[in-house]
Amino acid sequence: MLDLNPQQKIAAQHVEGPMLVLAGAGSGKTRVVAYRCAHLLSIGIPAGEILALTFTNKAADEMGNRIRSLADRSVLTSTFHSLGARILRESIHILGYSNDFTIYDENDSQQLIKQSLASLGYKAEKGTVKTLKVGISNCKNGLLEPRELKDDPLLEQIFTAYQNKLREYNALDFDDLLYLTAKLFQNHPDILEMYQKRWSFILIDEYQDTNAAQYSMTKMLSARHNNLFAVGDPDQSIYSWRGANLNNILNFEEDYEGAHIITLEQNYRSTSTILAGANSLIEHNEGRYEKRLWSTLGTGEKIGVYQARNEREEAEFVIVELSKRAQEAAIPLRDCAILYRTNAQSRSLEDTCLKYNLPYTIIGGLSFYQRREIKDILALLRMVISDTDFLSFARTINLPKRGVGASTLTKLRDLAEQKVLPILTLCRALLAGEITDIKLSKKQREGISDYLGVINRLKELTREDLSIGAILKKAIEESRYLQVIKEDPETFDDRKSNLDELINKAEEWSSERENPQLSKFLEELALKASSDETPLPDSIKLMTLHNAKGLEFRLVFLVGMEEDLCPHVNSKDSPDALEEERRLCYVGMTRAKEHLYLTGSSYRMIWGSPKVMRPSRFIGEIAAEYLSILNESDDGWSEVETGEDAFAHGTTVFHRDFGKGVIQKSYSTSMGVTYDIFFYESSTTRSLVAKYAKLTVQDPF
DNA sequence: ACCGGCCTGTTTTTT
DNA sequence: ACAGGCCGGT
Repeated sequence: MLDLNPQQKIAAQHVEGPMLVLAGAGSGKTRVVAYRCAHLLSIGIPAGEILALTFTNKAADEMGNRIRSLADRSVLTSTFHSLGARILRESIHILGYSNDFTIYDENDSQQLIKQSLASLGYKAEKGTVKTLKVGISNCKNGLLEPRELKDDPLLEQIFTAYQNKLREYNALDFDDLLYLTAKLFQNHPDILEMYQKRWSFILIDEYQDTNAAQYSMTKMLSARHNNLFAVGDPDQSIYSWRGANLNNILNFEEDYEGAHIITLEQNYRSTSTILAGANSLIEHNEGRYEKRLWSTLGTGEKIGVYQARNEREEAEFVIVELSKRAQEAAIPLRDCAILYRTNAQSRSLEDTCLKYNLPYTIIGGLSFYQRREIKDILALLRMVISDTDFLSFARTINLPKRGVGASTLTKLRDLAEQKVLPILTLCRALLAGEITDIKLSKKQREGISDYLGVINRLKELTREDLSIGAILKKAIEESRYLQVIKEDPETFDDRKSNLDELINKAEEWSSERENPQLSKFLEELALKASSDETPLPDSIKLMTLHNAKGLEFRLVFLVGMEEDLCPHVNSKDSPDALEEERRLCYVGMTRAKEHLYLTGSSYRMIWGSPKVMRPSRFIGEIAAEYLSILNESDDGWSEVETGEDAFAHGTTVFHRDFGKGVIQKSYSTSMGVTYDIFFYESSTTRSLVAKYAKLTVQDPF
C-alpha cells in the first residue's frame, strides 16, 4: 500500500459497495486492481469469493501473478469468455446442450453460416456470410432478438438455423460463451443464485470495453452482494465494433446505486511531452469525460514525425532509427514496439527487420493455433471427445484422402439431421448396413471404416490415461497425417515442426496442472488469442494498435499514419467511428514511455494497387509544439518502386494525387518525361492495369 | 455424379 | 499466402 498515491489508496482499500475507477492511461489501474484483491484477502475475505475479470488471457495471467506476489495467494482471474466457458461446463445441460460442448472459432462459425444458408436454399455469396456473421454477433453481444436489431427476414431465418446447427453439433461460438451465460442467468434464477453466492467480490478491468452480454452477466452476478469494482477509461474504448457499449461505463453511477467514483489522473508512464501531445489529440473528441493526465517524469524529447516516400523507405527509416536510438539510450529491444492499424502492414517491417538482422516478434496476426496442420489435428481430437461435431468431422474425414468429398458430406449431414443421429453413429450404422439411405462406393466404405478405426483407437488411448502429448503423437501417426502434409514438399518441414511444437506445448501444459484433461486442453487452445503467444526473449514487438492496449514500451513507433489507414477508410463516414479511430491513435501514443515517433508514407500498395496517401489528420490535430518534423515534406511527387520486369532500365516512376485521378510520371534518360493518368475505381490490380488511359503531355508542373 | 487439381480474388480492428 | 469457383478426369 505504501507505493500508492492517495487516490489509488482509496480505491485499493475500498471494500463494500460498487465502485468505478476512471483511470487514465498509465495511471496504474492494473496495480489498483491487484492491490485491492490483496487488501480484500488481508482483511479475511476468502480467496474463493473473489473474481477478477479481464479481456485477454495475457491480462488475466498478469493480474493473477501480481496478486500472488502481493498476497501470496491465488484468486480466480479470468477472461469473460473463459468465465462463460467455466460456468457453462457446469450448467449448460439446463439449456439443452451437453456439458462437453466444443468451442468453434470464427472460421468454424462462418462455415456453419454457409451451411445454414445452403440448407435453406440460399446461395452463399461472398459478402453475405460475413454480413450475417456480424449480424448474429451483434444480436448475441447485444442480447437482442434478430428482429430487434433490424428488420431483416434473412438474418432472422439464418440466426435460428445457425443456432439449431450449433446445438445439433453440441458446439458454441465465441459469442455464445457470453450470450448463453447471460441467458442462463436470466432464465434460471436458482442457477444464478448459486454463482452469486460463490463470488461476492467482482472486479472488472477495461470496463469501457464491455458489451451488453458482459454487462448483463456481471450486473446479475453482482446483484446479491453489490460489490462490483470496475476500472476503465472511456478514452481507451476501441471495441465498439464488437458490441462494446461506452454507456456501460458512462452510466455506472445511475446503474449501481451508491456507487463511488474515483478518478486517477497521475500518469506514471510517459514524459509530459508525450502525454500533452496525446491529450491535445483526444481533446478533438466531443462529449468525453473531461480528464487531464499529468506526469512528473520530465519533459523528454518531442514526438518525431517522419514522412517517407514509400512503404519500404518508411520501414527502413523506422528500423534504422529504432536500432540507433535503442543503442544510444541502452534500450533493450524488448522495450521497443512498432504499432500499426492493420495486420497487413507488418510485412514490410518484418522484411526490414530480417534485412538488418534484428530479432522481432509479431504479436497477433495468424495464430499458431489457426495454422491448418494444427487445426486439422485438433479437429481430429475433438472427434475423439465428441460424436456429433460435424464440422470437425468434415475437416478430418478426408485427411488423408478417403474418397469422401463435398457432396457426400452434404448427404451425410442431411441424413444425420433427418435421423437425429450424431455423425459418427450414422457412419457406424451405414457401415453395418443398418441404414441404407446413402450408397457408398467401395473406396468410401473402406475410408470411413478406416477413419472410425482411427477414432476408436484414439478413444482407447484417452481411457488408458496416456499423456496429451502422447495422444497427439498417436493421432498424427494413426491418421497418417504426415502423408497428408508431404503432398506439399515446400511447406512440409514447417508444418512438421509446427506439429512437434504442438506436442511440446501439450507436454508443457500438462506438466503445469494437477489433472490435465484433453478436453480442458482443447478448450484453452480454442480461447487462446493470437496475441497470447510467447515472444522471442529480447525482440522488437510488432503489433496492431488494438493489441497494444494495456502494454507499455520505452520506444514506440506508430507507422502508417495516413488518411484512410489511420483513420481507416471504413470509418470515414461515421463521426462515432472516426472518434474511435482517434481513441485508437491515442491508445497507441500513450504506450510510449520515453520516445515516440509517428511515421507515414506518401505512397503505398493497397490491395495490390498503388495508391497515393495523405498524412493522417491526427498528426495535424496534435499541438505542433510537441512535434518535431524530421524531414521536409516533398513536392507531392512520390517515387514508385518498380518491379524488375515492369519498366526499362534507367526509368524512374513518380506518383501524384490530383483528387479524381492519380498521375504517374515516369522519367527515363532516353525518352524524357511521360505522364500516365490512372483513374481509380474499386477495382483490383489486374483490371486496373487494363483500364488505364495512357497519354503523353507537356510537362505543366 | 463426384472428386481433386488449378486459377483467381482477396485484408480493419479480436475474445 | 487462402479459400472458393471452375473444369477435367475418373
